[in-house]
Amino acid sequence: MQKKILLIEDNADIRENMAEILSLADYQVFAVQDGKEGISTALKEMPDLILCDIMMPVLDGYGVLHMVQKNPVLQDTPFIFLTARSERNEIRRGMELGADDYITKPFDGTELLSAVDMRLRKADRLKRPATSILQTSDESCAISSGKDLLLELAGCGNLNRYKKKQIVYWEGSHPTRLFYVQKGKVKTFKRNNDGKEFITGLFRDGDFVGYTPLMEDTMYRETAETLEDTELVAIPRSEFEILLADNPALMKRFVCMLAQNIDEKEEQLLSVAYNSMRKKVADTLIMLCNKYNPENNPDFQIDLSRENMAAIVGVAKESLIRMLSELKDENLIGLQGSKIKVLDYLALKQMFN
Amino acid sequence: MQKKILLIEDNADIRENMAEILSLADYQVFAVQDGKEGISTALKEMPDLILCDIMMPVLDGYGVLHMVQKNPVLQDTPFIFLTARSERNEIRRGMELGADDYITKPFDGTELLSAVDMRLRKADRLKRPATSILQTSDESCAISSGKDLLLELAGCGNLNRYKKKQIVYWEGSHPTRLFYVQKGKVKTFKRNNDGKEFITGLFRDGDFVGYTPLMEDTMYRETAETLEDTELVAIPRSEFEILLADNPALMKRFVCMLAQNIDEKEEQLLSVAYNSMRKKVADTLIMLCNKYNPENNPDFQIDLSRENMAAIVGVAKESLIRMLSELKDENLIGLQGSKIKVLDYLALKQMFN
DNA sequence: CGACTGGTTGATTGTAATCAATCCCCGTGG
DNA sequence: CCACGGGGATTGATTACAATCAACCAGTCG
Repeated sequence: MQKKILLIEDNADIRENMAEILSLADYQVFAVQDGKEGISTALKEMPDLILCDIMMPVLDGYGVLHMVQKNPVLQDTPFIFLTARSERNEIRRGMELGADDYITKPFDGTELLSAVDMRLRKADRLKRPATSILQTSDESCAISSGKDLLLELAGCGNLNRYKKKQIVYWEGSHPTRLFYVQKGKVKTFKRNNDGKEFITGLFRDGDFVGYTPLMEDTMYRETAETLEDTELVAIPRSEFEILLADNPALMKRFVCMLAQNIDEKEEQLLSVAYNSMRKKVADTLIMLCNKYNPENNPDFQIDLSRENMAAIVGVAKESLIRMLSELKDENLIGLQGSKIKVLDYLALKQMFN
Repeated sequence: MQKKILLIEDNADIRENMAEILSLADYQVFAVQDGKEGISTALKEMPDLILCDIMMPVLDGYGVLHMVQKNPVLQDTPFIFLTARSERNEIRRGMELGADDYITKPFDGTELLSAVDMRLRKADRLKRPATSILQTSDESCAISSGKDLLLELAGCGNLNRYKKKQIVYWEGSHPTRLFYVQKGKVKTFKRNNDGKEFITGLFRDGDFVGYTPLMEDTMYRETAETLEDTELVAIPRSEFEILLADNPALMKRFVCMLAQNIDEKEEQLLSVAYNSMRKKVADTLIMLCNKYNPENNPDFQIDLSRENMAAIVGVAKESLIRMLSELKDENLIGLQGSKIKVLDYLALKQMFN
């Protein structure tokens, strides 16, 4: 929605110039030339933000700010004042009266816009809580309604049994089916030049595997292998395509899966690139918990070989092991044989570099 | 009730002096000496206000502010930063990042106390339950048209001009438009815990920016900023959605873009995780050539700051620079000023770890 | 029993991050 | 015109961290 900005400034040149910049940035601007008019316009229009000069005839900026603060319906409106570049004291006085930011004149368009934008964002955030609740409930609705469709889709293929460590498909081959995990675990991975393996995806019962190349109509870009004895439903490509074409809701589901996948990968990129091993390991533990123990069962243990876990984190197996024992010493996790139990979820989650 | 104040300042004298003043004014002060400690104390104590120096080792003030803003439980805590008297730029940068006020050093006790007091009062006021939550979310300006190709889609928004280094959208905000680059360059990036930037996408004329969150109906997961003066076409969300729904071919195009995106990100993950810096830099040079010089013009030069290029590779700026000069010594690339010319494309492409 | 797989620990090494200083180019204002 | 300041780019010195190599241990399967 277009935001309303009230601009109070006595100098006509400056006023028009600013109004123009703000209009170009797609704000709805109400420009007035003195404090009194400012207050009345504010009450009438309920702007989302007020820009106000300090030095003005009739009612100066401090006066305007004071009145705004006193009025319950205006007092949470972000208030930015305008001042001559050098006047440090003016600035301090304004801030101490409760302004949210200031712009110095002669001003720079970018400065103006970023200051305005930031204060609007801050104000928005404070208004938000109710909205976010709506959104989450909304989202979960969409998921549950889509779920039936997915199950239906899963019903129309034939079941295949795979033993532990069996290859489901190879990188470079062309997809002829979509897979649905009925039971078990599957990983997808790529190898780099010198053969080191990096796990790009982990799948459990209820997940679809191998849809990306189907949607984009290319070959597999990674290899898929079972992590334990697994049952997969194989849905013929043709069938999948027919369903997808006839069924916008199903399409929507898969599009969301793709998009979410991108988000996850980006997050992971950031982490792999810059975070300490300690944090990466902690993040991975959290990810594994969320994936395999969403219902938060306190007895849950992560069951994944060190090798595979290292290939998820993107570090050497030995380094991972060392980090795990460090975390054990700090009582953040427990190690039972090769299984891992998360003891302090929060500490892991808030770990930093 | 006594208010809690978190003070983050590396200089011991200043820190103790400020802590004393604040204690005398009956605040409960938690004084720490660096950004990391600051964040952990903040999470533990949930202060009512944060005072934070900008120039600090390890994690600077901007980094702290960034983390605070990202954390939902801390983001509404008033944040005042401390800076040397003269540094106007520092102040502006801090305010634009969302600080609430600043104190200049050497500071004056009254100034400190009134700034603190004002921000606490403002915050208190905002904590009261919001009165009018019911924001009208209807921005449906249904303009249906028979256009069905990407370029025509691009034709139906309005043109905006952006200067170099301007933000197009912020991580965490909600998308209202799809952007199409008419002219110029845009990057999208995320920051990790300690504020290091990682570039997740580079866009040039002819590219669409910001479609992922639109397709999955969620907020932006990264920030977009222009790399040079840029013209963007902004297509209203409603319009995009209508077109997408009516037009399977358009949908298919965007789905392919998503899927390709995943492939690229996976490839990058593998590379960031295991390849030597040498290879990562070579790969990035190749990528930049393919992106900005697809027609293989021999005079082409890569024009990108070292800072940004390092944020693509995912390494420190200095390391990148060293590697570039190594490559120059081997005559694989040429450096003219800050521009880079690829001299031996094949050798770079076939580089090994 | 012996071969094998997966887990663990220690010692060493190489690479890249960090910190600090300097340089260079450019625009600006006296 | 020149001094100045700011933003990049660069170089050097030092440090921290994780990869690697090597050895050893503990099950377990045939």
